Amino acid sequence: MPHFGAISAPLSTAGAARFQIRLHETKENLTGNEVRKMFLKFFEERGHRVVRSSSLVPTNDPTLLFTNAGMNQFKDVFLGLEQRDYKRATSCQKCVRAGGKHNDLENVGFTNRHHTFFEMLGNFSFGDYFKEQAIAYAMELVTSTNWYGIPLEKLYFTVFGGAEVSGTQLPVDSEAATYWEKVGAPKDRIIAVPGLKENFWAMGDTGPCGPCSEIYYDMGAAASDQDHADCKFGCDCGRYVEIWNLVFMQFNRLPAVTGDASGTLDPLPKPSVDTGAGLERLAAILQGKISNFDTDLFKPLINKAKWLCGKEDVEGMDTASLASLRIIADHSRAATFLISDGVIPSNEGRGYVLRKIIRRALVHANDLKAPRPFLSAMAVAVRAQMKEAYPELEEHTTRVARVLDEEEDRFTRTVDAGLKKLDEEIAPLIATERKNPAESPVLAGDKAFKLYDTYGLPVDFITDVLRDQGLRLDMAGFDHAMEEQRTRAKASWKGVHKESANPAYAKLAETYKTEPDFYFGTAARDCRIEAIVTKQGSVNEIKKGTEAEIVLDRTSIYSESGGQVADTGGLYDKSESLEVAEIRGAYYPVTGLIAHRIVAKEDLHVGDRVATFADPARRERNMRNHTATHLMNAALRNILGTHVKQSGSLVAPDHLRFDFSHFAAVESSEMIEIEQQVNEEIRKDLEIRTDIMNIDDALASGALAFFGDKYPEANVRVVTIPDDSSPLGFFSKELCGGTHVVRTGAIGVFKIVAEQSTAAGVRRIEAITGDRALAEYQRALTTLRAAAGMLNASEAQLIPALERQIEQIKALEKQLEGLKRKAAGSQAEELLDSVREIKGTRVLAAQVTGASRETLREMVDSLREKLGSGVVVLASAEDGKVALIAAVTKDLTQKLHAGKIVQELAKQVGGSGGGKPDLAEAGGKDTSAIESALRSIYPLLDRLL
RNA sequence: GGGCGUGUAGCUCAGUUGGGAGAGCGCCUCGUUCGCAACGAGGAGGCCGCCGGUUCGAGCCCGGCCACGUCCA
Repeated sequence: MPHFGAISAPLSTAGAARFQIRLHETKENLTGNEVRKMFLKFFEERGHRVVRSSSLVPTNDPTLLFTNAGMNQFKDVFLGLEQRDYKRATSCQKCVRAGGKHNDLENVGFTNRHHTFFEMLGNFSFGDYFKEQAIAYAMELVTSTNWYGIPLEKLYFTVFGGAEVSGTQLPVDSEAATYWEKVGAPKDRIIAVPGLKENFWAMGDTGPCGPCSEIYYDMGAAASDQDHADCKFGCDCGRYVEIWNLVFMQFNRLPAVTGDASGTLDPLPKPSVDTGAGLERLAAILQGKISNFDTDLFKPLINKAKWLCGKEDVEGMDTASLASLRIIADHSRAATFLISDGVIPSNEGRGYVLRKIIRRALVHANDLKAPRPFLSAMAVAVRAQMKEAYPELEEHTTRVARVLDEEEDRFTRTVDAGLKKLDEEIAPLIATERKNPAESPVLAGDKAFKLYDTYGLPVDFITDVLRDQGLRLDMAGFDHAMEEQRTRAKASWKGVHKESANPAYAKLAETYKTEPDFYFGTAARDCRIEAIVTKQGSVNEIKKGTEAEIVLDRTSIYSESGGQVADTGGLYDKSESLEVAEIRGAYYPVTGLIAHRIVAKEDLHVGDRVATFADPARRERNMRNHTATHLMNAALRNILGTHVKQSGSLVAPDHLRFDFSHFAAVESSEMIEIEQQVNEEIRKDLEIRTDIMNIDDALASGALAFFGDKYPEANVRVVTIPDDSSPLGFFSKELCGGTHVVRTGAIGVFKIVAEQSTAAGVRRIEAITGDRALAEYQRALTTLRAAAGMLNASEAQLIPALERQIEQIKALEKQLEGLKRKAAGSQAEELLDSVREIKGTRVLAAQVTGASRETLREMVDSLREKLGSGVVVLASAEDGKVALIAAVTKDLTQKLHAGKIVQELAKQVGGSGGGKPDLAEAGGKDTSAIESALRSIYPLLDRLL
């Protein structure tokens, strides 16, 4: 990790002074909020729909960690998979780039323009206007004195300079160049950049792609990180800054056909436009600042951090502290927004990235001696700054503070434990340094890595402590250990392979689609067998007794989806009197196509007319549990908060399981409240409504979506449980393809049976309903009655009666222990009579009856004490085994070892043993040899003494 | 998904080739005090995470599982 040294160039004292220089005079000094508003207003006036920023957690895209561009939410529109009622849109999108492919985390704070959280302004054309119009808009907004009014002489324009794409040689985008010239760009300021890296954009290996065109701004020599006095455009020293990227989606790249090395490039019938301009950069330019951190978007945050840390003097601030302030400002924004969008710190995925951001901010807060709690105080400043544009921030105020404080506490605990370990690690190093002060000892890289890897101690803390102690860290060794960790993780990842659907289905899906009839009942008549698939692939017929999968044109068998398990049932002939196959389940091998897992009871052929019957009792149970799941989801959000988001679900006939994001265990009082609320809705016997609508309208109406699921673009199914007494007019509304009861009353009763954690920040609740819940109550009550009966108590008195019993048992146990001790004591007294002397040492060897190891130990203890000086050996038979114990008084342990003695004796009873010099135990199997073994102690000691 | 680490009294933790479950803080009772803090004396409180194996004997060794922490992906 590059440390503060890396920032010396851009943040030198001379550099700090330069921040005050105004780069140019604009018409007015626009605030960041005004820059954002003006952008949206410009495009709104030109027929664009102003679309709200989507969540930082991408909805339908599991490949993407966080939303990182304005076009993310329009991806399906560009792909033609989704229709909207507008063709022009504009947005200001919140974005995070940290972790994953675009990772700016390490750079933040040390440069002028890297952020983990930033806002991207953009305008979009979905098959409407194209290059000419997009370029004209961009030029007008940027240069017109009615708008941003940036002087033309500060700007450069790049266009795609040609390259080979999938085997096709694409020429220079002279079209774009012409349009720039037409709107006033000087010819010598239009630069063609060849290659795919800078000015060609693609959504993926296939799909839409096309050339880009970018606007650059010349910040002047003062902005050069390398103190260039007179470098030309194209220099990457920081002087020339990209402010707006226009993407022209012009082609559709098709998948490579087998045998052909590359896919082909087809022109899109309706070319589209996607643009992106970083708000922070625009604000910096319009406010005449070189660094984004000097704009009014960051200044209030930096000042707040400074104020919190009691560091008012800007002048005397060193470069490291400046960088820390910038990092804190940036990370506070990222953390506040991520938590508001439902991300919770954890040890994997998105949550882990958030944790890293928070902890990195805390490391720098620590450098500045920040007070605690720190980040929740910063979140207040973030909210004040951003709530106008993102009103949702205010909804989550208390939760954001709570999550941040909790994570801060957790981090403190981790660091404290880590520092303790570090002290243990460096103690010997300090000792050697004392002996030989000339050389400074080195902490081995692998040891430091272990502190970081296992105990989570940040490297900065390690280096700080070492520096204070005059020690060095073996950084190369540390990096090496880190590299090994990476390769291990990567190697294990390769083992995962995605099971792809039987290729037969992909082909079928082009021709057929299964009509889902399961919403209307459990029977579907006059269905046609469209395909039969076995392990060998698609076949025309199967014999009786064969296991196979079949595809029908319609079916009443619910197919596993959205957590609800599949129906089981039977496949009947046309007359519905003969069961021709058992249906064991059904699933979607590809979208829209249902495969039934069957075992044939008769011969089956493609084209046969059949009927499907689902098991009605099983279906009924599934429906109850599914509707109950919706009720519980709503109740969880009502009681725990709207941060509760479904992260998994199982709807089975015998129970339901629901995973959701929540930062703590659900308390029993909350659990009771949840049960009560759900059961109340059940008793209201509400009629459930299902509507088909497009996804936008559904989400706009407040329907919840499960992000792990993929929803169709247009006709989504919305399941509503209405409730007039609820402020929203409904109790629950969710996007859902499952089957539900007609009225909530059918659920009967809802009971939670388990609550646990599945991962950090994720809780799991299991519950039962209807007949299953009744059975559970009956079983529990039967047990309770039986228990009460055994104690001769009423059910209400069961607990106090049990408490009394336990108390009594304890008292008796204690009494018994006392008696045993007494008995052992008196037995010991008698044994004292059998003491013999061997060469002046007193020896006591005896067999004790009915003594456990515990009592043997106690006896041997008291005997040793009474003897004053000598050897005690006791033996006893217990459960057919021999227990031996030997004790030697302290004054004799130099000459005699109890362990050795007991070992000798144990051999004779078919066992072994050992122990400490003063006390040893052994065991054996031959109880008949106890006597002789005990007698052998005397000659043995005679030898040893 | 993979690696490393940790689960012992209410809390923080110690427990050394496998052989008597401990400390500090907290809690209760008594004493001292007008009372509190402090102090003194006594006491309660443990399936040593769970399951299996090795062993005469496992908190300790081996295997599996669970929970938590942490890093990598």
